[in-house]
Amino acid sequence: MSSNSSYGAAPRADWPNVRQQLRAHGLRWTPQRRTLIEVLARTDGHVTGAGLIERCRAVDPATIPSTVYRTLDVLEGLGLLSHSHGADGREEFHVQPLAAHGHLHCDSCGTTWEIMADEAAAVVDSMQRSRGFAVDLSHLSVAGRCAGCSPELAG
Amino acid sequence: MSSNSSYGAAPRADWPNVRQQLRAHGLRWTPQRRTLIEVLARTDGHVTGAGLIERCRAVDPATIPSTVYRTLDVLEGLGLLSHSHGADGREEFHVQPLAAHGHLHCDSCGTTWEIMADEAAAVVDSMQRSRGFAVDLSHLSVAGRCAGCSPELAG
DNA sequence: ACCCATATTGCAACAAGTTGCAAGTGCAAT
DNA sequence: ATTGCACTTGCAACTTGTTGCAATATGGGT
Repeated sequence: MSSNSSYGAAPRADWPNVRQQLRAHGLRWTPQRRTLIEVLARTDGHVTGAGLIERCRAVDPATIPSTVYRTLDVLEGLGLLSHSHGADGREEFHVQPLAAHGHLHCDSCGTTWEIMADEAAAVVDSMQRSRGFAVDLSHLSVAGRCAGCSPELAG
Repeated sequence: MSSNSSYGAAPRADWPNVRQQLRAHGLRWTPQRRTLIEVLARTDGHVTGAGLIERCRAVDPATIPSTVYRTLDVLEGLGLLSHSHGADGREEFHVQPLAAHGHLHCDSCGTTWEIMADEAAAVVDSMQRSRGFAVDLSHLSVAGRCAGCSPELAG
C-alpha cells in the first residue's frame, strides 16, 4: 500500500473541507463521493464526464456512472465545479479555479483556449446592457476557427 | 439596420433545389432524404434531432435515426442548416434563415432568444481582434439568467 | 451503542447520438 | 435499357447521460 502523504496539495477548490460543506447542507459523505473528490482534487483543469468515470474506476473499479453524474451535480450545486458543453455537445467539467472563464474551441484543429473575464467582457457587458441578461461565463463555449486555421493563413 | 420586423414566411432555404445542389456535389437524391427535406421545408426555426426524427416518422414510419443524422450532416455541409447545442448539450438544428445568429438561453425560465449579428458583434469583433479567432455565430449558445429572472427584479 | 428519517446507491431501462460494415441503390455514361 | 461505381441505407453495437425505484447506509438524536 502506498502511503498517500501530501501529494503536492494545490490551492484550488477547498477539497479538504468538502465533507463539512456537504454536512452543512444536510448532504452526506459516502465512500463513492470520497472517491470522486479524491479524483477531482488531483484533476487540473477540464475533464469530461466519461473521463472522470474512468479515473474513478482506477481508484474504485466498482464505480457506477449514475452515481458519479449525480455527485457531480451535487458538487456543482456547492459551487465547487462547473460544467459546459464542448463543441460536440459533450459535457465538460471544470474544477473551479480562481476565476470563472469560458472556452474558445477551434472546429478545425480542435484546440481549446480559455477566455478570461476581461476578454469576455465584450459579450457579458453587451448582453447585460441590451437585454439585462446575466451571462454565465463559466458555461460559455464559443466555437469557430482560430487564427492558425483561418483560410487566409492556411492557403 | 435594426428593422427586421417581418420575419415570417420569408425566402428561407432553397428547398426546391436541394436535389440540384446535392447532384452538383456528387451526392444523391433518395427517398429518405426526400422525406427529411419535406419535413425541413415545413419547419420554422429550431428543432432537435429527436424532434426531426419524430416528424419524419410521421411521413415515413420506417425512418431510421442514423440515416436522419447523417443526412442532417450532409445538409449542414451544403449550408442549408446549422446546429448548435442547447443548454443541456442536446443538438438543436436551425433551418438556415436569412442570417446566421446565435442563441441566448435562460437557465431559470428556459426561454431562448436569438442573438442577431449586430448584437453579437461585441464577441465576434473582440475575439477577432484579440486572437484572430473567427467566431461561428450560428453555433453560439450563451447561457445565463434573463432580466425577468434576475434576483433583483424577482425578489 | 441504537434508532430512525431520509439522503444515496445500484441497477436496469431509456434517450440521444455515433460508428463500422455489408447490402442496396441512384444516376451518369454507354 | 444496362452497367458500374461509390454514395447511401439499415442494422446492430456502443457511448454518454438521465431517470425511477427499491434497498442501503449516513449521521443527528437519545
